[in-house]
Amino acid sequence: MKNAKRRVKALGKKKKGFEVLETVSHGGMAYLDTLLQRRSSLSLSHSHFKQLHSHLLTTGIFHLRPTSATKLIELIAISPSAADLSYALQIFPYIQFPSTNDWNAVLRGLAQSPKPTEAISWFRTMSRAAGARPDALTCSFALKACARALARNEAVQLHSQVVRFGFGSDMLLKTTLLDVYAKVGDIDCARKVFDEMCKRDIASWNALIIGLAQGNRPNEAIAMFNRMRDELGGFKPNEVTVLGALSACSQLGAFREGEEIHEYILMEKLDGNVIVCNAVIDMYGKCGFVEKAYEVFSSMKCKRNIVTWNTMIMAFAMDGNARKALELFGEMRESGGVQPDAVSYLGALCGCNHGGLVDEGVRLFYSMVEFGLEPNVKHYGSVVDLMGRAGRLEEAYEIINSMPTSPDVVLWQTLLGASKTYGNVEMAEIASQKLMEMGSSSCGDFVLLSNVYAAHKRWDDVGRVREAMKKRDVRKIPGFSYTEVEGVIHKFVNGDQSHKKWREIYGKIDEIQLKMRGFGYVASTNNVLHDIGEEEKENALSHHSEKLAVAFGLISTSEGTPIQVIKNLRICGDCHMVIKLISKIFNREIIVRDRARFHRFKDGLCSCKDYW
DNA sequence: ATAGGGTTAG
Repeated sequence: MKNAKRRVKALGKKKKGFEVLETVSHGGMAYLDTLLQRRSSLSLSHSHFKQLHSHLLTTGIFHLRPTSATKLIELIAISPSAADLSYALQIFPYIQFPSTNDWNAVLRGLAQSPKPTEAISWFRTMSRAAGARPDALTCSFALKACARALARNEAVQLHSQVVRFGFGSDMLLKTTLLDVYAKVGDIDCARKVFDEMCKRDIASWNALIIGLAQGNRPNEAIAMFNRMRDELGGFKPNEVTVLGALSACSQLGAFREGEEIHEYILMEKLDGNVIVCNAVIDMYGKCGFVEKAYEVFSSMKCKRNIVTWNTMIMAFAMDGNARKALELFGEMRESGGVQPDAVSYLGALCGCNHGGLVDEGVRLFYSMVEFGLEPNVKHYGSVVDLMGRAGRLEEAYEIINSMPTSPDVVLWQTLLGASKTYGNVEMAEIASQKLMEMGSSSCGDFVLLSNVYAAHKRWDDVGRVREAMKKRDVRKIPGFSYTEVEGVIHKFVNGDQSHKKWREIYGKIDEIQLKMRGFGYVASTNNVLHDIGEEEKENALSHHSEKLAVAFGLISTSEGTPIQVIKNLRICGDCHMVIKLISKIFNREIIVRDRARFHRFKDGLCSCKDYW
């Protein structure tokens, strides 16, 4: 008997589900208990459950011991397979008087499954069922399901139910609620829950900071982090807190804040955690300090993982340093003992893209398949961009057509952009046709096509595009830029007049334009829709958010200080040219991180060599 | 021994 138990344990450890089952079938209840107690370390397949179930039925254990049914359900509920879950739902009716635990076990399983909405329906079924009494755990699981299903309305409903059930003062549930609100994108509600909490713990702080960082409110995330760190008698930020704060810094390009957090990490010895180190590397990379990122990467105390390598590769790629990106890509396997994955390939491809290594990139793309990895839409995006920039439009088009999955909007936009660059009307028409079929309402798509026609003086077609635009509710993604001055992040949107010093900023732009004319500058207005006058076009361009940010940097920092700008979209041709000139005329180093990469402007030149 | 938080991506 003892031996048999030991055997079950040993097999369980080795994850030999089937052998365990055999032993149990020939044993009895004692073995069964051992098995169920060790359930989390087992890996049992769907058929194992079925066998176990029939065993329970034939031996009568199922009816004699209702706990066995419960345990079976629990066992199934923690396993990730959807088939097992549906099986759990099948046997659930056999439980005569399901306890709260039984309901919860299934709810938990569903909440963790790929279909969290089913957990929400399950919760509704439970609420209606006679004799079922939801407890705090029930609510917790259901809330988690809402978070995963991004179901805001359900979360609000659940919130009121939580209060009605009398769990309104449960600390953990409040934190869960906070987290759910943050995850479904309702940061204001999350803050409200946070502010209403009379007692807070480190988690509640973390949930809010992470929620803010991931909810596009990085400024507030950093403010909360500082408040938490400095609050008297407060909680010390831990690994998870610094991750939220670092992610916010990466988004904002807030290197001073980021550096402070790095110092805090070293002081509190949080750098033994790989994930924290990865986030630090990412932060320095995204703030434009690749060397610092590499320094951290090289001197890590803990073991690097695949994400560490990928983050570093991507940091070099973003900086346009294809050589270093590819070098690391090779090194990770040789000396790092880590096999490159799909993200590593993407990083290396991205490096080739920004470094202009067309053939190398294409080769890499095909070698990926040989390596046994399936390219996803982002790899296709990268390689189409790569070919498009090199003018290999037909090839890019063929690649899109060869995709096993259906191409998305971004791919056609990339092809359209390349067609515009090379003035290829045919390809531009194909790409726009696809975009229209997909219901594009992005202003840029129409502008590009219209510009291709305009370049060929096909004015009828230009008019046709404009008509189509009117019919559709065309939206422009608002462009914005950040820049940091004396530790304060300033945000600008296109044509912004909300900044305290906007008059000075606009005055500086006028001055810049005047000076630039002396250098023979003419605004490159061909990125603007051709339905406004030339002067208006120039104005529309001259107040792009990155220009405002640079102008603000010029008036608020001393000569010689580098200006750093983070932009959410790709930099436009005119801004690129203007900033090059500014770097020469005002003798300033200007670093712009756009959606795709870093541009370092110095002495009238850019590190991207005008290839982006 | 069942409840909350985490890193890379066109």
